[in-house]
Amino acid sequence: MNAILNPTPVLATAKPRGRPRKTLEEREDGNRKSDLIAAAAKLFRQKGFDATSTRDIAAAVGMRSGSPFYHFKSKGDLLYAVMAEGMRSAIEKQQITLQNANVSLSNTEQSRQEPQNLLHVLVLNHFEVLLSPESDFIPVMLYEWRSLTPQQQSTMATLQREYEAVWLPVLEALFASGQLTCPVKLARLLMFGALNWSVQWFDAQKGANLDDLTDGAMALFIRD
Amino acid sequence: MNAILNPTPVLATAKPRGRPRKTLEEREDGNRKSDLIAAAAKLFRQKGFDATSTRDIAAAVGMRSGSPFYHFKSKGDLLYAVMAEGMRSAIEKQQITLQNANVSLSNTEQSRQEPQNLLHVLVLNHFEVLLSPESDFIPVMLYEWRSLTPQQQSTMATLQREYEAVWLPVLEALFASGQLTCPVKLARLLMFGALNWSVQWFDAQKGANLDDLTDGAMALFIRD
DNA sequence: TTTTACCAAGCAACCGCTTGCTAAAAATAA
DNA sequence: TTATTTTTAGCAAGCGGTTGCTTGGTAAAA
Repeated sequence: MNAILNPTPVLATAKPRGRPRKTLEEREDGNRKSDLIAAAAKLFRQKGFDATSTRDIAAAVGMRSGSPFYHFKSKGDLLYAVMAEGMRSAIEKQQITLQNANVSLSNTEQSRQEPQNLLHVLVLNHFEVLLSPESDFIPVMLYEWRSLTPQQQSTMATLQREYEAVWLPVLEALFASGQLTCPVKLARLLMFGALNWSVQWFDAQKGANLDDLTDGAMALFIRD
Repeated sequence: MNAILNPTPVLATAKPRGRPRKTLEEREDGNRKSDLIAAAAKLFRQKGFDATSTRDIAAAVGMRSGSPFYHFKSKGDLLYAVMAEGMRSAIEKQQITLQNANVSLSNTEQSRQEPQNLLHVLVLNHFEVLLSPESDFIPVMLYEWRSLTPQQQSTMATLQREYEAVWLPVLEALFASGQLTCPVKLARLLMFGALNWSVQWFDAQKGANLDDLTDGAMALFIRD
């Protein structure tokens, strides 16, 4: 055995190689996994999934190139985690918003305006989900889902249906009352298009405000 | 000079290496450049810009891996050519459609319905541009423009403004008549979002028809 | 004779991912 | 309490493959 051909490092008493590891305290309680998800989401959104290397992601959280594979078994799984987390939090936020709205609406009169107010709440919430500065999850989901495996795609589709399910009865009520004249299924597709596309042009810096956006969208879609 | 270390191929009287080249006739008049653009557009749309290799593109038109670089100096330039060609043909098609519409509209009464009919024509034409099966150019432009250089981006933005310029006076007329209640600039952003997003869900096979789509969109946006 | 439109070969850089290891923390046994 | 074992969270190195692109050449057409 030649030390040059076989440069296996010395055995039990070897000095620590490389940089010092962080202690658990410094590692802030083991949610390095969500650090990775957040960093990946940011980079995937900035540069796209294919143009982002696992080395980029590792560097963004201060790891070396191979370490992310301890937490996720592949780059694709990390993408899936980004999207699943995005949908999970979006669904959760929508449910909470809807509960609050039901409480405050049941205190007022139960007029035929209720579906309209409900849609207003849903649209505003959707803008918040899409455009709040800290969340890159949803835009990644909207634009990178080509890179998922078919199974992953179908689970994401299920989550998406869950999110959109709440909208359909509201749109049907508005269609029945004549405030919406486009067929409900098509209206849903076109409206989500209008809202989702805002991630392309909305600039959080330039002072645009989500309430005005919501009012504009409601004026475009609904007549009263 | 050793023949193994220096395997320069034989000189003047060498036999033709490799596969036979096509004659000019077979090459159908030298528009191999547009063949490359079309093949690249198709692949960029299917797999995305970063996931498409120049080898894929070469193979799609029956070339070897290095040959596309005779026609385009870089992969990025090929992407730009795809987008520029897409916008060029979209603008041309819109102008022709608009001229025909003006002729047939001037034969009927000049009522306050004219802007509405004009918008209908513009929307239908936009759906044709987006969704006609042979054109992958525009979807590529909508989803891959992150990969352009800043200069290329600003030229494309100019072309896009040219395309959208026609819409603004129409929307202003509809706003003035009360048929559109959303502020014009915001309405344009939301409407283009709704229309452009259709490339995500529209399935040409499944018999959906662009006229019905257009009627639905008009019903959603405009009241009469 | 020059130009056009390729092909064959290959280079340097980068890619996702694996392997072998280790130090610190946590769990368990004495 | 102390000693030992197991688990966790990485690091260092590198492998095989792919990438965009270049170079040197050449047959056919102009």
